Amino acid sequence: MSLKIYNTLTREKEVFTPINKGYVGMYVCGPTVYSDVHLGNCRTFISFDIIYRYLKYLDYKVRYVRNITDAGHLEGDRDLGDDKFTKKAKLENLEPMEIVQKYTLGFHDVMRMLNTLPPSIEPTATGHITEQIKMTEQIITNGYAYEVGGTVYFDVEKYDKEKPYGILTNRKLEDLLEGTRDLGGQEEKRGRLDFALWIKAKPEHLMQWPSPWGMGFPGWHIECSAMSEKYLGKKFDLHGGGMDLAATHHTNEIAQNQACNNTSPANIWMHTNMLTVNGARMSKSAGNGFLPGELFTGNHPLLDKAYSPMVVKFFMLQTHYRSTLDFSNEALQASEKGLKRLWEAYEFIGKVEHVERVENIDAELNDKILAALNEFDTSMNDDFNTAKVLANMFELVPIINSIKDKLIDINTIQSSTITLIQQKFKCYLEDIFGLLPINEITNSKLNEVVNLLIEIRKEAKNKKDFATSDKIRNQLAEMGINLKDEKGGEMTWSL
RNA sequence: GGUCCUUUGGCCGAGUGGCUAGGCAAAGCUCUGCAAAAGCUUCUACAGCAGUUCGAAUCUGCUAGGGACCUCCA
Repeated sequence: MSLKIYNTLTREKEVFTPINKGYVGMYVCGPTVYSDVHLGNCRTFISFDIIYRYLKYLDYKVRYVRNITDAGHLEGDRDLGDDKFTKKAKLENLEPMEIVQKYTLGFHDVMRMLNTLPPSIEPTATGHITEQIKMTEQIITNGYAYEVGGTVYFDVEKYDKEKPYGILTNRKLEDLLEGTRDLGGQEEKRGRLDFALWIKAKPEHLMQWPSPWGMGFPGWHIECSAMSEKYLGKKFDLHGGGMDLAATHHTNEIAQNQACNNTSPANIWMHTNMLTVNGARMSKSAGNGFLPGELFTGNHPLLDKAYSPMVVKFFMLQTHYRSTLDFSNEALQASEKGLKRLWEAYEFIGKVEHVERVENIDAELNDKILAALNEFDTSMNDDFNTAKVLANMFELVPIINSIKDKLIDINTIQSSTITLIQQKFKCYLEDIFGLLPINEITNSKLNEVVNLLIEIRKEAKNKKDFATSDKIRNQLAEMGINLKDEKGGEMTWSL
């Protein structure tokens, strides 16, 4: 059973074979830190976090590189004026690096709340100006770029004569040329598809560096080419990012690497699909972006309530990463309830006591459980189908709950099967999906107090003093603590 | 205009040509002092039309919605 990954380049699922046995090099285009990341950005990083974790689960040694774009990202190829950081800085009277610092920290906070692992290397564009200049020089030397007045352009039409430029998104150059609008202010470019590798800076520009072409700053696409080569080599296994990056950013990356090194950088290109709101893509420019903070606090006009980071993550995991996912209050609510039920079953089965028996084993039930557990890996190996893994988990939830309610005798299930449920659930929920308990009770005093109240309530119930027992339960409920009478007289509670 | 993708039950969503995914909601029942959970049962959907096939949600064509990219964006 081997891992299959959908490759945008070939438009089909391919059996994954790493370049170096046992090792995986993975590059993911990270955030541009001039504003808060929204939930759509988070979706991509969550998807690749799970891919990273699963590759590690498969015992690969993974070097996961995800960049921080903190320089040179233009408003548009036509806009040769301020870069994004300078623009925002003037607006807020801050140093560009102050902006970068603020939003980088914010990004990391969000990633931590969503319990994603940090990448192996998180390089910044500003930290790799030299590498980008070197690469630009090499591309000029190889004849695929030209300088005009301090700005260096990539010659797309020349490149396309030798290698198909639109290979990633299956576009022909003629079609691209036809579709390109007539952009003003770029008469100096030779071809209308040419893009900047290096951009001349105006004197008042706050972010600029010396180069062979004068003071300037790097074009957007060159940073990923330079940094992926530096940390993963000229050829590596996986390159990922949002689907919106495929047609421009990744297409240009491939062209740059080909022009510089005569090789396409990655074997497999992976693209995560968009998070939508009312069917339209969530994006910074459209202004329909949800900020993670708004979701975690419920402070947003479209939200009825707050949702925990884990609910958001679970919500995303119920959809395949290559499908669009529509964001709505109702869908989040469904996820919240589903996750709660799943997690409670997980917590119960993790603690249940079981001993090895050989008699009275329900073979059919055992087989059913084992089949569902085996599906986990099969689903993940099929292009990381997290939704299917969760569906299989949910098939086991009624069985687990029936054991809890003594509707199923635990002794009819083999001890080894129970152990396997425990292992697989822990492995998938915590290690691969990176989910955490929603309500972690950290205050031990609170725990003691509630347990005391539970004792009093049990006594009251035994005396049929339902007035007292109901009072305890109702008053606690008002404080947000829910008591549950379990079968057999036990009581549990949750926040 | 060009290049693609997509359309699944009340809602969200997975689907390898044959075996009713799953979640949420709803209804009924069981359990229960009550409540909440939980369990069981019910709701058998694949935009439309035509075709290929013994057999199509799945493949092909056409039609109609929706969306993305082609311009900064995960």
